[in-house]
Amino acid sequence: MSKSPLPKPTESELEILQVLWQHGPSTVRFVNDELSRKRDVGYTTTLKLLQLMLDKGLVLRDDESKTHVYRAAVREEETQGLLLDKFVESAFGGSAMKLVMQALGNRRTSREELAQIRRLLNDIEIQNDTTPPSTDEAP
Amino acid sequence: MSKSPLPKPTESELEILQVLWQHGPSTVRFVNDELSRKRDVGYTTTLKLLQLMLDKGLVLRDDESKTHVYRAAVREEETQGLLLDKFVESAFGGSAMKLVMQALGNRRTSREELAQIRRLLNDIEIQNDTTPPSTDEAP
DNA sequence: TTTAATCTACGATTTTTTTCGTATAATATT
DNA sequence: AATATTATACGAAAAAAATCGTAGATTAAA
Repeated sequence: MSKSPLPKPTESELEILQVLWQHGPSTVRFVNDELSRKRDVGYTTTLKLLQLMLDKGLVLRDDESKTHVYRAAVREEETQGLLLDKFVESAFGGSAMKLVMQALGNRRTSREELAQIRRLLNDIEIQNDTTPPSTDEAP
Repeated sequence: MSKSPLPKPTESELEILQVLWQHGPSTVRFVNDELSRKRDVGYTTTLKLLQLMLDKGLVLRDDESKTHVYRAAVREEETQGLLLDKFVESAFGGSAMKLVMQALGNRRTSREELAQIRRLLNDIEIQNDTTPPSTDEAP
């Protein structure tokens, strides 16, 4: 039994994943058009990226029809979690708390969002009470 | 009046900044020893990095004595904020909320930390009530 | 004072990531 | 059918980041 050694997507690959997550399966053309809305990218650049991502297993493709259709092979939350871990580690010295405080403190957060977080906090506390402190380690 | 066009530190540079933030002004030797605790790095590699960072203005150095002493030229919170912005943008499509939810949801958070966040939320709400929706712009 | 140890400077290489040009095939247009 | 358009494949260059070796200077030790 081997867990997927999911490769961490690079900056550009992430941009592409964003597109695929948001719009679902897409052609190279579409992805490229989307990317082009933000910055300047050549068509073949996007194509190449997608091909590399295919090798890495970050995307899948349907090449039934002539124009291939790519779709994300990794789930959004999962990937974000992975990246978040790395980020917390490298930028915040491992303290997720610091990160959250920064994220909340340094930007405008709507009343609704705040409420949402409170709800989450409640859920977590309940969890904490129900499930005693566990030191998770492999057998 | 020009704000510092602070360059975004790279992954390795960040590691070094962590050391400097945590331990204060340090020699190359010390920084390298610290880095070596986690992974394998050559002395001259660290030296070179610090020199590059000096050029970029990420660190300052005191070369009074023979062995130079480097110190961070950028503040921790400031830099983290900068990186956070980029990260939220690239990994979470701009939604800081998603990030916070992930960060809180996907890891063990102590009661104390939760309380800390609640306190922060309160502060923010008070701010929100006191200061009506503002489009922040310079006068 | 010789020898050994420790530093900095710096060019150059390696690795990783991004970007692009060109060949070629398939499809659409005239 | 001939021509233009739009695709993919793929090598390879360009750019960015990280790593290292070596020379020469300075200090410490013997």
